[in-house]
Amino acid sequence: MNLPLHEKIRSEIEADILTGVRTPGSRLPTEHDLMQQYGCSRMTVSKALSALAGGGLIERRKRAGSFVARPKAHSMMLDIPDLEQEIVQRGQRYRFELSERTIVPPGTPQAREAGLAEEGELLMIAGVHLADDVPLACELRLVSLAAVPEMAAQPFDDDSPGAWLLKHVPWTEAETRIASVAASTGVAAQLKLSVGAPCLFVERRTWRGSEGITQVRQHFVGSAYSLVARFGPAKRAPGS
Amino acid sequence: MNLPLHEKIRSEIEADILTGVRTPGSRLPTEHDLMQQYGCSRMTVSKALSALAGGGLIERRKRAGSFVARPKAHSMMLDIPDLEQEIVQRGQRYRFELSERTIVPPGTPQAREAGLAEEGELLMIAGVHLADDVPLACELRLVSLAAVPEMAAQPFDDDSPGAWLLKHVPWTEAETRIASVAASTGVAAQLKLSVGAPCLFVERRTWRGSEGITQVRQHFVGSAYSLVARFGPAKRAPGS
DNA sequence: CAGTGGTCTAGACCACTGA
DNA sequence: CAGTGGTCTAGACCACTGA
Repeated sequence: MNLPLHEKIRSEIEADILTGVRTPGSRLPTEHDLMQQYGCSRMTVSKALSALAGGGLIERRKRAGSFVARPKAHSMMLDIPDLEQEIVQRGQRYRFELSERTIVPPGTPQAREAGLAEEGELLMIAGVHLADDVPLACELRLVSLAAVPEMAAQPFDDDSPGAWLLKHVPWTEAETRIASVAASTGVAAQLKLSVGAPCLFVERRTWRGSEGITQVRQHFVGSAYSLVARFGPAKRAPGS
Repeated sequence: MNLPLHEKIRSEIEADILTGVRTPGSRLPTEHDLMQQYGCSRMTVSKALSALAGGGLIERRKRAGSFVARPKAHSMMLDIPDLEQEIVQRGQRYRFELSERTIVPPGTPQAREAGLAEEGELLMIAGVHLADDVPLACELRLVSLAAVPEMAAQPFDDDSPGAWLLKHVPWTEAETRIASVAASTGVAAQLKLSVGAPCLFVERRTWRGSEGITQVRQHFVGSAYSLVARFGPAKRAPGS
């Protein structure tokens, strides 16, 4: 139990909230009260309360004080793991099979729809992710060559384009849409499913600043893949 | 531009990272350097750098300094909106139709699987969420009456159990699994789909502290519903 | 072993806002 | 208008760890 003091204060108040000792809407002691209670300076108390406020557990209002927050339609953390890493962790062998690779000229409706640079060529890549040589997902990806010129020279005979991008191109914003769709003829053929089989459809677009980097559409075999999202209180300090 | 100084420092460094002026792996000035550069105290610099580290944009290492982080398989924020709210925002009318409501005795395999209290009755609720009287999703929910005794007295003739729980029971942890499945006979009947039609399947369990509150399994009409997750840099200060 | 970040102090002035 | 949180200062001691 060698926690910093601000961490100790934070976790004690957190525990009070989680166990119901402090109920939603109730007022916390003021920073001044907590200073005296813990015999520390106001900065230390403030750091603890700011962390709780950042985690959504409390709300701070000037003149009024700090209050236990009422639970909301929380956002949850969705892990978007690297597919290769996930397959290897399952104890399976990963392979990416490239099936198509084309340069798309600038200004096509396709590029505009993807939200990528309108003034530059795009690289279009299609392929299948295999686990022990069984198709798990297929993807169709567009990459802005204006943003990532090095991409044009990559072979992708074994490494997936997604993994390469993750390693080499810093991105700062991303949006993912998740849906359930029936396998089209093309998807069914790639994934060796029957047409109409349920697939988890994931569409992701990433940006660096305001510049679009890539858009990818993935179809996962519905019976073999799921995503997990979690919400929990602020990370516990190690050993707590 | 009336930002606090620590916020100004943070956003300037953030901008340098996003625009590529500072590249992944490169070293930032030390806290001491930044103190002099901005003419402020170390606490102020530290606050800015801590915020960047919390957002995953930089990594701080003792003795070595602070470095621009290399992009990782970031987690994304998944909005789990209240279904009623979402339907109303689409301009449609929301209704929850209760189809079943049973008390499940303690100790059944069902309860154990749901991870709910083994020593207490569970309330089982089934129903359909309708948008303009068209089924959008069906759900099967188990609620621990040990954790939420008031639940037994609720009618749920109009309000959904999920919305009621959200309003009345603070929860602190949740886990959601998302998959794509084919509609079973029962699901197809409730959603007025053909058997085998793709459905977005969402299973969520919530806890208060270590006490299980509820488990819910929802099937969404695949063609009518999708989820969106986002990742972005730390929230911008208002007006920045 | 020296430089770096982690934490903390004991103050200060201020903006905001609800009693 | 007084109490609250937001911010900031100018120091301090310490733990860690890579040059």
